[in-house]
Amino acid sequence: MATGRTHRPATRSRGIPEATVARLPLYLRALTALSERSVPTVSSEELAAAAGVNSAKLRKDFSYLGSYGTRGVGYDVEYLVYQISRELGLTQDWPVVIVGIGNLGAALANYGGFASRGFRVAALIDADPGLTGKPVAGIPVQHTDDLEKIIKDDRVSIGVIATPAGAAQQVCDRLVAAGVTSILNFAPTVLSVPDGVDVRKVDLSIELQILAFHEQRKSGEETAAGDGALPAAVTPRDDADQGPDGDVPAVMPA
Amino acid sequence: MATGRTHRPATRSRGIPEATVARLPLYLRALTALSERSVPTVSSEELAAAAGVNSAKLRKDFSYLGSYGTRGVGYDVEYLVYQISRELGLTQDWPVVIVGIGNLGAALANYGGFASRGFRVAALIDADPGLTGKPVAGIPVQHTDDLEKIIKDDRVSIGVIATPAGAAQQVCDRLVAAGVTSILNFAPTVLSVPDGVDVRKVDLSIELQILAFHEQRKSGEETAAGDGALPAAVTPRDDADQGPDGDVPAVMPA
DNA sequence: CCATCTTTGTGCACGCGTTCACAAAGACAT
DNA sequence: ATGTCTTTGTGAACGCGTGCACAAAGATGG
Repeated sequence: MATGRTHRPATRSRGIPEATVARLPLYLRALTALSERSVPTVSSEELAAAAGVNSAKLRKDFSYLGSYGTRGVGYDVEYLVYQISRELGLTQDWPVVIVGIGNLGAALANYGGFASRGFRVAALIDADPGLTGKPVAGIPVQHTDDLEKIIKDDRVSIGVIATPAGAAQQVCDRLVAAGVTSILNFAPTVLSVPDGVDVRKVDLSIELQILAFHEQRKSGEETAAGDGALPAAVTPRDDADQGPDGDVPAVMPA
Repeated sequence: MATGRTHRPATRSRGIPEATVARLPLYLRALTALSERSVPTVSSEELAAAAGVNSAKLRKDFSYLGSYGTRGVGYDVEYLVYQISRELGLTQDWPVVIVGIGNLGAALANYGGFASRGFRVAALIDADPGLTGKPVAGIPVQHTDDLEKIIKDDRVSIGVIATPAGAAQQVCDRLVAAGVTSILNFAPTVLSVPDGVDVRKVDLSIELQILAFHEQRKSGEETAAGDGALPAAVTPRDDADQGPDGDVPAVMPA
C-alpha cells in the first residue's frame, strides 16, 4: 500500500539514480559559489572536494547527465550550473505552501534558502484563527479552511508540513486531495500517501538518536578488542556503568 | 581527509548496519505509541505497518539486536522499547548545545522532541551580544565567547549548528576542539571534521530540490513511453515549454 | 502427548551504489 | 604534426541493503 515510503523504491525515472539526484543540489551549491567568484572552470577533483564527495563518484554522477566536461580541462562552471538547475527543475517556478506556522513553520518561512532557487512561498497556513491575517516573514497567515482553494488557485504541487504530529496525516490527506504531489514532512510521524505522491521527511529527533548511537559506541569500547580505527580525541567518559548486556529492565518478556 | 562525510563509510561498529540504526528510532517511536496504549505484544507485521517498512526488513533489523521475539506471538512491547533505547544509548543523559539562536535555533530549542528521549538542552549559544542573557524556551542564551567553557563544564558531546552558512565551519571547529564528537548541522554547508567526529546534516533546500526533480518528472513525460506506474492524480501542468534538451543557455562552454 | 497454527529468524539471490583503475580524449608546447 | 600531459568518462568488481520464501520454534487446543 506504499505507506510512508520515503525514498522511492526503484522507479528511477530516466536513468538518473536516486543517489545521484540527492547529490546534485550539493554540486549545484558548490558550483554557485564558484560562479560568484567568477571561476570559469573546475576539475572533478576540486569540485568533489568542495562538495565533500569522492571525485570518481562526482564524475559518474555527471556522466548520467551527459558529457559536459572537457578532458584535460574540467567542467565549465556556468554551463554546469545551468544544466544541473535544468535537470533538477529549478528553472521553473515552484510555489510552496507551509502548513503549521509554529516556531518551526515561522523559521522555515523566514529561511532565505527557500526563495533562492525557484521556490516561492505561496502561502502560510495554520489552523489557529488567532494567527489568521498576521504576517509572518511578510506573508499573511491564512486559515486551514482555505487550504484547498489556495492549492488549486496557485497550482501548488509542493507542500511543507510543520504541524504537530497529531495533525500531520490529516493535513497531508487534504493537501494530496487538493492536488499536492510532493510533501516535505517535518512532523515526527509516518505519513501514508497514495502512489504517485513523494514524501521526504526531516526528523530532528531521529538524527539525534542516530548520533547518540555512534556517540555511545565511541565511549564504551571495553569488551571486544577494537577493530582498528577509533584513533584519538575520544573523551574517555568515566561513568560507563552501562553494561553491554548485564542488567535487565524491570519488565521482562513473558 | 574525510571532509564532510555524512554517513559513516563502513565502520559498522559491532555488526549493526547503518541502515538498521537509522530505522531503530522509527521503531522506537511506534513502540512507544503502542506502550502508551498498553498494548502488550505486537507482531512484526503490525509494527512494520506502523513504522512504514517491510515486515521482513523489520525482523532482520531486530535480529541484529538479538532474538527478542517469541514465535507464534510477536514481540513484547515494553521489552523491545527498553532494548532499542539501550542500543541507541537513550538510557543515558545526552547534554546538547545549540549554536545559533535565530529563527531556526529558537524553534529547535522549543522543540519538545528534544527533551523526550534522553536529550537535554544544556545551553543555547549565539554570537549576538544583544541576545546574551535573554531566555529562549526558558533557557538564557550565552555568548559564543563562553563556548569552550560550556562544552567542557557540561561534558557536552553533541552539538547542533543552526548558524548562517558562513559561520558554520568556524563554529564546528571550535566545538570539535572543545570536545564535541557528534554534530547535527542545519547550515547549508559542507563541514570538514577530523576522523572520529560524526556529522549529520539536515538541509531543507536540498530536500526541496530533490522533490522538485521528481515533480518535474511527473509533469513532463512526453517522450519515452511511460515505464509503467505513475497512475493518477497528476496535475497536467499545461505550460510545459521546458524542452527536454532543446534550448541552450545564454552561456556556452568553450 | 500430538497435531496444528501462527509468527519469528534467516539463507539466498538480486539490484543499487561506490570505488578503483585505466583507456580515450583533448589541450598545449615544440 | 607529433608528443606529452592532464583530466574525463566508464568498465568491472565489490559490498551493502532489500525482499522473498521457508524452515524452525513455540503457543494452543484436543
